[in-house]
Amino acid sequence: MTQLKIATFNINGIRSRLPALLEWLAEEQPDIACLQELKAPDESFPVDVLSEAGYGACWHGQKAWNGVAILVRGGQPIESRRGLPGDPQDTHSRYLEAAVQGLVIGCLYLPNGNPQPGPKFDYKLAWFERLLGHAQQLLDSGHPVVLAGDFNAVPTDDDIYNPRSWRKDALLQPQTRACWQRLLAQGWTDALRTRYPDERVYTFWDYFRQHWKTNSGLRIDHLLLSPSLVPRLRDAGVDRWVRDRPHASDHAPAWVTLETA
DNA sequence: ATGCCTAACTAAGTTAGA
Repeated sequence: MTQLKIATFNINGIRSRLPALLEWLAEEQPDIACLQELKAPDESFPVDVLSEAGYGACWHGQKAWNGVAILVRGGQPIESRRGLPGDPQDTHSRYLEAAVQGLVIGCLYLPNGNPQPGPKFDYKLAWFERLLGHAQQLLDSGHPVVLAGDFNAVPTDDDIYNPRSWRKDALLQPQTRACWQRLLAQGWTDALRTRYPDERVYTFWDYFRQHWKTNSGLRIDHLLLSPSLVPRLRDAGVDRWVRDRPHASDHAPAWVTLETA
């Protein structure tokens, strides 16, 4: 049975993490990889190196911060959208969408929102509202869609090692979680939680206080499936070994495998 | 209440991440 492996990975700097990215691509061979936090302008995107590694790409970078990309193994993503609708003033590179092998892939990097309350948290919630609007449009289109990325949202207290010291963090706020729940209520399926209904699953461990060594993680990188894809979900997981490498990103790749139609 | 650690930008100190 042929399967498609779709991954999302906040690489935290594509230039400083390029060896790690190439190692992961070679080892896990995702068919589609959504990347966040490129932290590089468009002209610095390593398109040639990735091509040599067998991946076609589309990307939307910016200087120093943010930046998203979609990689396709042995193919080329057909870019269908860059940036969410609803705010022409928004200059952050946080959303990229492409058609790949009959799927629509939305790659997103939702604002962190700290400190809260404040303008950054307001921006996070406004961005989430725009995502909700666009996500509904995608569902209405009837296409099979995967929304993958760093949502900067810890859905429940079961998605964090210990919520106590994070209570005031933007990632755990009731408003953030309410937006997440509204997304699920539209009809999206949280693939990782569906695959592991009762287990602790983390995708991020910060650099502080030996949080990786002690497995003090958060689940904030998510893959959402539109309804028609749910019966095709075969497996999901986190490539934790990537987080254990020297000079690793603070995130590990999360992935799903889908049965091909 | 804040720093812890790490990278980008830029040139030693700030900003941002989550």
